Amino acid sequence: MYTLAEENYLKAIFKLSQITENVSTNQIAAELATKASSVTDMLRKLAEKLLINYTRYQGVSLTQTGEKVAINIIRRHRLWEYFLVEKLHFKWDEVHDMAEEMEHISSNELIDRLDEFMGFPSRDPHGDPIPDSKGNFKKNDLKPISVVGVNTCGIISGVKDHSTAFLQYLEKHGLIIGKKITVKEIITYDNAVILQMENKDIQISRDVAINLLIAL
Amino acid sequence: MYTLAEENYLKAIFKLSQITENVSTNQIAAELATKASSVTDMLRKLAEKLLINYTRYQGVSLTQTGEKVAINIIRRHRLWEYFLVEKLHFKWDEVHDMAEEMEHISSNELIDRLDEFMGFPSRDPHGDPIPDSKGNFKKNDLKPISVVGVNTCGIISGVKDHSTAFLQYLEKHGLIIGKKITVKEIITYDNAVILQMENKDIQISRDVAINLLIAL
DNA sequence: TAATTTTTTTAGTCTCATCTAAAAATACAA
DNA sequence: TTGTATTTTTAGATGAGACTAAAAAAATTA
Ligand SMILES: [Mn+2]
Ligand SMILES: [Mn+2]
Ligand SMILES: [Mn+2]
Ligand SMILES: [Mn+2]
Repeated sequence: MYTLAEENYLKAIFKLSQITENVSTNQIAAELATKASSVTDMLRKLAEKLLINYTRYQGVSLTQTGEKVAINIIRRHRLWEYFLVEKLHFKWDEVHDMAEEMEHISSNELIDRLDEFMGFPSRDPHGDPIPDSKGNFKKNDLKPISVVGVNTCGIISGVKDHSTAFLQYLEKHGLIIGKKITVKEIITYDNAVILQMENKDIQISRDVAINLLIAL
Repeated sequence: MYTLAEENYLKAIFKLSQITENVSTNQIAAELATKASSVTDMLRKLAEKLLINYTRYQGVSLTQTGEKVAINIIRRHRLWEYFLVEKLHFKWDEVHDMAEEMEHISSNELIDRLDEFMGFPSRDPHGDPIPDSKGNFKKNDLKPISVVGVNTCGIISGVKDHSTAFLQYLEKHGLIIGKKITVKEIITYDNAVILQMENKDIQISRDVAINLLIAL
């Protein structure tokens, strides 16, 4: 239906749309590690196909069709990640790149059966919500640890940074999804945060606190 | 590692090599539903990469590397087909096209884990042997019904034609893998074959007899 | 063996997705 | 508001993989 490149652009635009209303050429270029001129080319093609709203120099937004396609790709990505972790026992930091390939397998019947096979999971291994077959999914109501106050109690439920390095860091320190933590202290000097988890204190930097999400 | 097109060419050449020693440009073109001139272009590239032995006008054969790559793609294809049938409950005539896409997912770690997850199956849903992670697999010792004599007894174990139409025909008439059949009579006029299966007589045409394989 | 047919290769185009370099539009600051 | 910096688009090129048409080689037939 859509080419690999088109799907990747739609996914990138969707992701960036969560942060800013109108997405700029340069933002997309950065997200996809490509050049602005290449982006402009593709934007014309996507606009032609009515997948995005685009007037030159004005940035882009997804049309309803474009958004539907993007959400479907995200659904596939997250379901495959869930499969890789839950059924094939990969670690959560190992699955993203494989899912980047698998998300482009085109059959929706396949993805619906996979969903059923796994019991319709609602979140992927990184805590991100999995859209259902109609494209509905709850927006994440999770908060970065960096924005909550001292004595806040919550459950580790997601990450903002999906890099292998960050996921491995969390794993190593036992900061994994499902664990209950309490914010004990915020160091005023460097905004480091001291957490209590299972009666142990763990200090994390501000960078980590920004990227680690909890459910209150 | 290799492009989609390269992988598909290697797979096609491997398949054709089972029948003829040296594979011709036209044979490959027919197999891949493309033009001879396109094949020639690709053959030069594959020879360049030392995946095939090629001198112009002389046809091609796979190098050891080329064969290894081809067998690996076949392994992936058949394991995914097995997964689709055994885990996601697709029918045997529905899985080929999906597997054509899935076989290009590049991770070997993934495919090895999938293999383990399914208990190291030895044959795919169509009775074709699945190469192990080292590329070893038994050659099919199955015989088309068309070549065995009257009173031969055997178990339906594979198909030569993998088309949806043929698989659906077999399904409809209960001629599925694992069933025990006996050749009752071969009609001299048109080489149709009358089989006995579970105390019922079934007549199949010569075309069907050629494409339906049994283990003796 | 010579003529004809078939197969294969070459030459030249096309589309898709990328790039660099240069031009145009927009944003920001003095 | 005018000049500079930044962003975005255009122009032109490239490589992969496909195509058509024509040339060359090989195979077949007379
Ligand atoms: Mn991911
Ligand atoms: Mn994820
Ligand atoms: Mn198949
Ligand atoms: Mn098969």
